[in-house]
Amino acid sequence: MSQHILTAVAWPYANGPRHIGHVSGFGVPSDIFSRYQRMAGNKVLMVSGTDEHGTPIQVQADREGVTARELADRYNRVIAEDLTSLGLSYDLFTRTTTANHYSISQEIFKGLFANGYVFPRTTMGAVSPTTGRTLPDRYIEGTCPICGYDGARGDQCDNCGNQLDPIDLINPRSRVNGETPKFIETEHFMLDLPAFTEALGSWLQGKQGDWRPNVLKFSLNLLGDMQPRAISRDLDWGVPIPLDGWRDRNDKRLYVWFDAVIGYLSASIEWARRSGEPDAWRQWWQNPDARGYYFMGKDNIVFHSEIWPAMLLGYNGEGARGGTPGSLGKLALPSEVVSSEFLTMEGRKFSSSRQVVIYVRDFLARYDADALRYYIAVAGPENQDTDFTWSEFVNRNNGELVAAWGNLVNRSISMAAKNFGEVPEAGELTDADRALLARSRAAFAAVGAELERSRFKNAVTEAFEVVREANRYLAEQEPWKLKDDPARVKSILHVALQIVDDAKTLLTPFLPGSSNKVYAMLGGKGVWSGMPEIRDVDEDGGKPYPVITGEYDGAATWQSIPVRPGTPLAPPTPLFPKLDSKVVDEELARLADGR
RNA sequence: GGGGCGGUAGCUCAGCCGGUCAGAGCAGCGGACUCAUAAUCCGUAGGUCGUGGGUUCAAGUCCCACCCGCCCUACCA
Repeated sequence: MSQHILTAVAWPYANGPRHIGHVSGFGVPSDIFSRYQRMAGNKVLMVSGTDEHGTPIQVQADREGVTARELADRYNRVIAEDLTSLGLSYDLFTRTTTANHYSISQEIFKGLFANGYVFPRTTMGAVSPTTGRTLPDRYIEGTCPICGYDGARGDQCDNCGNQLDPIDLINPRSRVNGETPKFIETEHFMLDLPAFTEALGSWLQGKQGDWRPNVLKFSLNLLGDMQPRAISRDLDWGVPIPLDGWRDRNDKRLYVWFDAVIGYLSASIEWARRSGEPDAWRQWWQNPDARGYYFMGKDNIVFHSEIWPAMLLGYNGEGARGGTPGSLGKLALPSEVVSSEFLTMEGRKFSSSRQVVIYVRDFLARYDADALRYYIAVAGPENQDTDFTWSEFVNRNNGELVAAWGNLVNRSISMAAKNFGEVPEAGELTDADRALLARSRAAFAAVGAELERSRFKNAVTEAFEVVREANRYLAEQEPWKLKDDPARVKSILHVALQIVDDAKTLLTPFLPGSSNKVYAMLGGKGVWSGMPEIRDVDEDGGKPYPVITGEYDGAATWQSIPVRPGTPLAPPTPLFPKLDSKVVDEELARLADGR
């Protein structure tokens, strides 16, 4: 039975290139999941984009003497290239600065407003006296009123650890330009989160036993103290507020987090329009059988398990104040929130500013995308923070990808090509033959079950067991010693090639690039598992921008496909390059240099 | 300060509701083999499961306290 699966992937903030910690949290896991779901016959819509509004981008743009839009343009393209080169199979990776996104964000705001879940409130806030823009707490520093430390941030003192209110700082100053912030009364719109406490509570209770327990526990706990949350800022970079008297104001915009989470919906709608069926998105958002899986790092849980669901409930008219659905109709809440822990780097936190960082593009300039994907799948931060080390990377690559899987492909195809030049016919099968074939077929259900639960580590380990079994099988059968029994050699190699073919299918979600190679080596025609590409598109004659998209309806399906005897085989070339152990030292030196 | 998560063999990590859970993969040691990118296969692991208490017939597995690390704490996104 084919199901509609929405894979909603966290939106990277467009203030720099992505590092491998970012893609280990939201990128690779969401792609493994989506590729599997497509192979299993489901209709996947995988969407994301760059998140481009907000103060940090404005500040960085000012610093560089460019406009916020120019900075966002630059990093939107850089990030799209990072994600494409990793083979992440987005149906649409767009951005938050499109006219479509503006209009959908405004529609959600209006729906919430009409149902009474958004209200204005005058608050005290810091702004820059020269620009009039909101100055977020952490852009303010001064002397801590508690311990007297001079470098305290507006939200917290790094010295004594106390939480602060910026208005209490002694000699407050802006970290952007050193000026003294002005504390003014300013009117903002608030999202009435307390009105959703009950609705969110019963929704979350229904996820018991389904979600990862840490996400659920964390989310339920937050319900105890829901407060209204501001959804607008004093800023000119963002989505205008769609109400009379506000629409044309140049100093008020929707707060970036509010428009960013709406991206999942607006990107789905943009995808549908580009696909020529403008209403197609409704299959993923309004069909009761559809499921929505959201992928993110642990720092983003609250937005996906609390705030975005609250926004959807409010738009649907399902909070404490009731109401009616907005013009788009009722929208579905997340089915599952899949969050990752953090990847650290040689024992330290990733930090671009402190040069503790490995950028995706630098990594992929020197190593295979599948090597990184494999590392993240097998040793990534799925259940707890995990540490990336170069020596572990080299070990995994050489010991598992090259020595176990690459070698199995190589030895099997090599023997068959050398002796027969084609996939040989199997004769009568022995118990050992049948046992291995059965083991491999059974793996589809086992690995699939793990993937459906987003247990990627278990899944890839299970798939690799088949590879190890096959190497064991060849060692036991010793076809190279059976020169006087060609019929038996044919059977053994037939079985071995069948397992190679099965394993390439099982590994496709994790290692799509190399599985495509194995598919071709075994005589497969056309595309096995599609890869993403960047296309420049425009919107109503507007400025072109890059999106990631692709055709992913390849031949790949989640089942054992019999190899065809007689298929010509050429001597194989190695699937993965073996890495010299010197790269560990080279990379560590690079880190020390800050290169 | 409050909340959440984690601290398991040299390394990176699995261990859901308590009772073959003390594990896997690397690395190490010994052996076999040669089809294959010196790859593969077999054998070999005595780690007080962060510390100290408690519950239980039985606790990495539940409870409490403490130590360490990470995340959130709603004006970073």
